[in-house]
Amino acid sequence: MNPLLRSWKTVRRLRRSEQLGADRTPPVTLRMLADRLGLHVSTVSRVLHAKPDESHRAASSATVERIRRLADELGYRPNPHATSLRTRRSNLVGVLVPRLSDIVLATIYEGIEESAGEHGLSTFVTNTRDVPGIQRARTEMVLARRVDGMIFGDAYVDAEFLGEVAARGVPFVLVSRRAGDYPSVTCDDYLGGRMLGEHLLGLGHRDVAVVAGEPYASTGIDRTGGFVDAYADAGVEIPRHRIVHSRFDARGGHEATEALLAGGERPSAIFAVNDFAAIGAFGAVRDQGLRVGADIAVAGFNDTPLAAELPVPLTTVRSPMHEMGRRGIDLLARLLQGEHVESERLRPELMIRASTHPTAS
Amino acid sequence: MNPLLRSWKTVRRLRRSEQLGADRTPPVTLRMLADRLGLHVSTVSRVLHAKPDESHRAASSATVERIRRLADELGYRPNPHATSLRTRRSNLVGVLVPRLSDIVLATIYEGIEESAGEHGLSTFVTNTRDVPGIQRARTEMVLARRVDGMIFGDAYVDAEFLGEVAARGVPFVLVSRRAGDYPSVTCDDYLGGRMLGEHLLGLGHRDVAVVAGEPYASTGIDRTGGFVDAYADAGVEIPRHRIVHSRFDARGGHEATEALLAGGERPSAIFAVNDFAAIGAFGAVRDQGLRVGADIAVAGFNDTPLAAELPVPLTTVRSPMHEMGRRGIDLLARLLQGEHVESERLRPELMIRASTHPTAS
DNA sequence: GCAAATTGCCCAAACGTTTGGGCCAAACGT
DNA sequence: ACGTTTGGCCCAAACGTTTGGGCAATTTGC
Repeated sequence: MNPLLRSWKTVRRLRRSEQLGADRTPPVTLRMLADRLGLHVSTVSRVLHAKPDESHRAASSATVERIRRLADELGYRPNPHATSLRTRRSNLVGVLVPRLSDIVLATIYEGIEESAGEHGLSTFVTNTRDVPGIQRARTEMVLARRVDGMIFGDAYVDAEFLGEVAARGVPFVLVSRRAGDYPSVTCDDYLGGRMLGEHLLGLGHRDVAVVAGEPYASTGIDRTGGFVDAYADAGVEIPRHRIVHSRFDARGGHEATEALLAGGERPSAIFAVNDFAAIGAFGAVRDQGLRVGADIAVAGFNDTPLAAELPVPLTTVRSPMHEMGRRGIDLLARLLQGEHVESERLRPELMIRASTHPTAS
Repeated sequence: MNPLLRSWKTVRRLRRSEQLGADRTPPVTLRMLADRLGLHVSTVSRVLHAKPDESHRAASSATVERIRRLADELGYRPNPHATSLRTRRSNLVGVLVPRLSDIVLATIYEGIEESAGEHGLSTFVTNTRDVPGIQRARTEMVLARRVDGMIFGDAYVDAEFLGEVAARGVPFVLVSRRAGDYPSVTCDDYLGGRMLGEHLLGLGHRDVAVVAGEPYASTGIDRTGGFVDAYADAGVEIPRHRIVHSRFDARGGHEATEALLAGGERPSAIFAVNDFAAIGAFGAVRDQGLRVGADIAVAGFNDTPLAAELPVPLTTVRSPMHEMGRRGIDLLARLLQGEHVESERLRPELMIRASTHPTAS
């Protein structure tokens, strides 16, 4: 570039930044580095960008050194908007969850964020409250932000909406819930349900009920399925009216349990497909004047940190929530590299406590 | 522009997008619209951008109509990276919280996200686990993403780090916790503590203890302060050893309560500065073979959804978490407009339940 | 009927990167 | 001594917007 022109441009830029007001330090750009070093901006870019194969071809090692030193002396941070604009890659991923105030999803998100950081990705996370209209709207919103890919923690098992997203060529993975044949990272919910079923069978419970969660979520479906199958294998058929759907929160578990306890003869054990619903079940049991553990067994799923602290500690199935989040990003990262990925199903662990087993811890 | 040149460019662009692979539909740009309509890109930009004052000067109403129609027929979405690059405004805000798996912060974040959407802002949220080093690192990270402003939900009361951030000219507001004179949206924690103190005094409790939370968080400090002052006003001095710091989770509340119960004569009531710590206190009380409510009163703070569902419903102070998040963004938005803003202190509400008052619901 | 104002649009530069392709000089091969 | 490689750097276009200025044609004012 014509050196005269260059210095004129520099003058203009300085004047401009003065007008902006004093306190907000203007971010340092490649051009500033290049100007101060008497180099071309492309040289600086190459040196600061590609480590092994490019940088030594781009400049002499002395120059490389000069550039590096100035860059971190001035605290150079590439402008991600410029980079994204140029490369058509934003290193952003959108994450949809039903609600972050559900500790399960929040913990999964912690795993997502942790792993995303390691992959150089940033995440937009938003709540959809499991409402399809909101899922659509929020998906549009994050796609408008030009994310590279998405993670859905709120998949409907019918996968209708996901089909549309896939048709648009957006890379995504599912966490927590599975749907269709899309790549997902889930807990082995079916196995977890089975384990709990076998546990209750072993304790002699024959008349049991299930607070089954929302009918559109694979988590509730699979946990219930495993539980029911465990009983079927033992020759016990759980009647239809012993299985009631519910919201996934405490209130929902409370209501569902109320319904279950309303009938004439009550079950001797209740399996709620997540811990919050189980806590709601505690409330309903209490309202009936019954005692959890002594009069009726209650079990949950997920082993959230509260489970062990409850006045009657809760028997539950530990699901690797944090790990699910981490693997979710790992899968997505590989997807973004163009690799083909397989779904993963993580192993649950049965935690036996006093809510089903009076002599347990 | 020379029409010949323009069409040649179009050809190049088409060829290029073919190479990308079939499925990923190339996003529609201003130029595509302009080319198809035989207009200049700047005209299209103006029409699609400024509503009342500009658009009618920018084009005839017929043209405006044509542009609008094609834009949403093709589903035009402005590329935010290009826009941010040009305008130096990203409409992004960074949110730091200790941990989203804490339902209090998660709920605050729901408010933040909701209100952010209404303001046309998007949020990056990240967990810092209250570790200063991580706070710094994550702050750098979101600033590198060129956010317009920040919301801290993890402020240390000493405000040292916040001072550095402020010195760099970054606009921010605090939620949940206050610090220094920086604009914040908090619950009136002091008042909440007072209300609880007066409640327990009214029930005749003279020998009380406090599970006070982390010493660096204004929430715990102010709640404890209000509580202690209520007792002081009644002529009761709470001895130093009755006040123990703790983590904010169930485990932390458990450990702190164990310590409190270890001594010779035990208090007749325990105030834990948040619900999770209170649940942990439940666990510790249970481990001592005591019954919450009957043998010892326990109160919490925040009124999380579980409080009412516990086997012994928890007396607590309702704090407007969702609203705090909303107001936080509102404040930040005004700050970004250059307005001057004042901190807000939201009103708490006492929820009396059986954990302190055996005959309550 | 002429100057002035308005309407309706176009031009071009800029935001900060990345990247394919140059170009000049020095080192190398024979 | 003379072509060829390589080292070290620069050039310029492009990504998709926004925005201060134009400029021609039409309308308005008098």
